[in-house]
Amino acid sequence: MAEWVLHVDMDQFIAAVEVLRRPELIGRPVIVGGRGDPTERAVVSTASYEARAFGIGSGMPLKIAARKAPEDAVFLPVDHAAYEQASAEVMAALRALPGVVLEVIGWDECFLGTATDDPEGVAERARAAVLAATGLHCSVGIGDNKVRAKIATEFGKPRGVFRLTAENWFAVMGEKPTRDLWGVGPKVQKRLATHGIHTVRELADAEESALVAEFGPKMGVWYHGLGSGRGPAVVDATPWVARSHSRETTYQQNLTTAGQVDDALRELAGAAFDDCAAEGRPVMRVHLKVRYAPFETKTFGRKLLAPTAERGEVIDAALALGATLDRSREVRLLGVRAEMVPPEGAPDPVERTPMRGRI
DNA sequence: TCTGGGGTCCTAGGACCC
DNA sequence: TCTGGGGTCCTAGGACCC
Repeated sequence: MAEWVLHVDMDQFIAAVEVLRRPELIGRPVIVGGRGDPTERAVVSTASYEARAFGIGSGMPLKIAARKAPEDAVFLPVDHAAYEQASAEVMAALRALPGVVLEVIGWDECFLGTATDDPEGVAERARAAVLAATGLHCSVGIGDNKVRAKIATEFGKPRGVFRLTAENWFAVMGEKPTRDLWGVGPKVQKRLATHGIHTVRELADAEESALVAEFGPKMGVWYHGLGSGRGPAVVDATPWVARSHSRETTYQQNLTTAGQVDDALRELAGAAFDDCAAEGRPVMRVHLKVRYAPFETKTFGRKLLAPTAERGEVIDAALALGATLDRSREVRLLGVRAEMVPPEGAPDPVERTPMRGRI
């Protein structure tokens, strides 16, 4: 029997959870984001397929979405607890399938590793199990590694299954833009284009040395392999361990005084520390993120702490970093990230694959 | 026209040490 | 006037994903 990687991805997950508990919304454009108030500074988390038909999509400012939305559209606030609950039910249903190893990679997606001669059969059983347990629909990508399985899912959506392997990789993906590859964003797409690389096949055919010169020893090799659909194939059920926690807030009114900024930093740093403490993990570093008005984001700095900093020390470190902010500018967003001491037995960083966390 | 909040990992370059 | 090479630690910033 052959080893397969299946990628399970929920269809319009957040919107589907909301519609499931409000059957009267079936068939209506549903937009979930922020506090559900389209006049506020916030973005769309998920839009239902009905809303997508009007050009509304994830990441779009709610104000823009409101302009595009028809009269009967519904704006709803984000309800993390509800999605976490639904996510846990989905994962439990999949974990109960016979002969599968499950690796969670997000709220609404996971990899399944399985040995079978009928991967489509496993995929359909996975879809049926999720639907029966939760009433939610999903799509499944089948691959001979994680990269191909993940990309395959897009061709299966919605409510479908698609297989992508070394055999059909170039037939399916060869002429697609590099941006369609998982891990290639707009910046990398542009840098590739300066080397005359526009399509997946051109990436596969490129000189690896040229990519290493452009992107460095790890990412250069990684991108080159991505062109051929190469990637890791091991599905790892080890529970994910967070390396850091952060709290950030976009303020409806920009912060203008040092006092406002300090109050915000105390609150955010305290909350970030508490998230780490809830796991019993000591905090090691503090990072600051600031977005000045109108829209310039900076990762501001970081400060090394003793590896067992107290709550007050973490807050003081954040305040010290905050003191170096440009006081002449208004602040739209502040974020404090608390980096934790790695747990015993954590994998050595150099042994991790470059895209771990994304894969 | 207005752009969230939560994460991970990589690279470049300076400081410092031997 | 010409100023090594390698390693580690740290900061700063960039890119991407859900």
